[in-house]
Amino acid sequence: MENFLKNEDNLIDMAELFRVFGDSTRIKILCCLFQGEQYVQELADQVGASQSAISHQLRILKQAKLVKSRRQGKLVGYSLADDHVKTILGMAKDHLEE
Amino acid sequence: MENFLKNEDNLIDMAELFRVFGDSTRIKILCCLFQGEQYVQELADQVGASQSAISHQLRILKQAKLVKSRRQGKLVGYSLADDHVKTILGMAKDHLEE
DNA sequence: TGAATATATGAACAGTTGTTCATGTGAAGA
DNA sequence: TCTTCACATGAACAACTGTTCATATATTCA
Repeated sequence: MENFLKNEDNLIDMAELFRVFGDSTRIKILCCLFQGEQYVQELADQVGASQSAISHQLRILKQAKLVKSRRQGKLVGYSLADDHVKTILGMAKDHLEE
Repeated sequence: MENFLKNEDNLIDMAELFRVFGDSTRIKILCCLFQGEQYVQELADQVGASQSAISHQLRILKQAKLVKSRRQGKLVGYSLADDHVKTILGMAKDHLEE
């Protein structure tokens, strides 16, 4: 780990990853996806943001490889890319609760 | 956990916490502190930023309860507030390495 | 093909963030 | 007390971010 962090590029990637988590709309989206795959409009309804806003944010989450998408006819379903997301949020929760 | 995230305030606090991690200067500072307590000027030298910049960032890290400080005469030593920091960075590393 | 629906995307704008520069504060020594 | 050193802080500014609005793309169905 100490070694990993000696590389400047790794530090920048890491900061970039955290920046993705650093927005409550995106956190809400991720939380919704804990339930499993969801369509864009479902996410918009649950999160309480416009379709456009959600779509923009999903793009960012996807670029960060935190979610993946799958077209289903007219709809596009999004789901968590792996289970690191849950672990990372869990750690943050622990910190906040102390 | 799902319950924790149903509270809007918790989501916002969480996003705020991640935003603190979302800057490479601050990540560098945290990494330096893995070695143990460091003075401000030491951090500035290692990170390669001005004393003022470091001082501003330390304030943000302190507000987020990620670091604590201790005056030692003219100097002020900073150290990690707890070991969640290491765990959180570790999770991020795992995600990036996949 | 044409209309309707679901999602994506670009431009623009307000709000936020990180740095620098100048200056303030607090402690140690002459 | 006066100076010096270490650090903190406020103002200002450029760069970045998230939303909205308008519009484009893609798919289905008549």
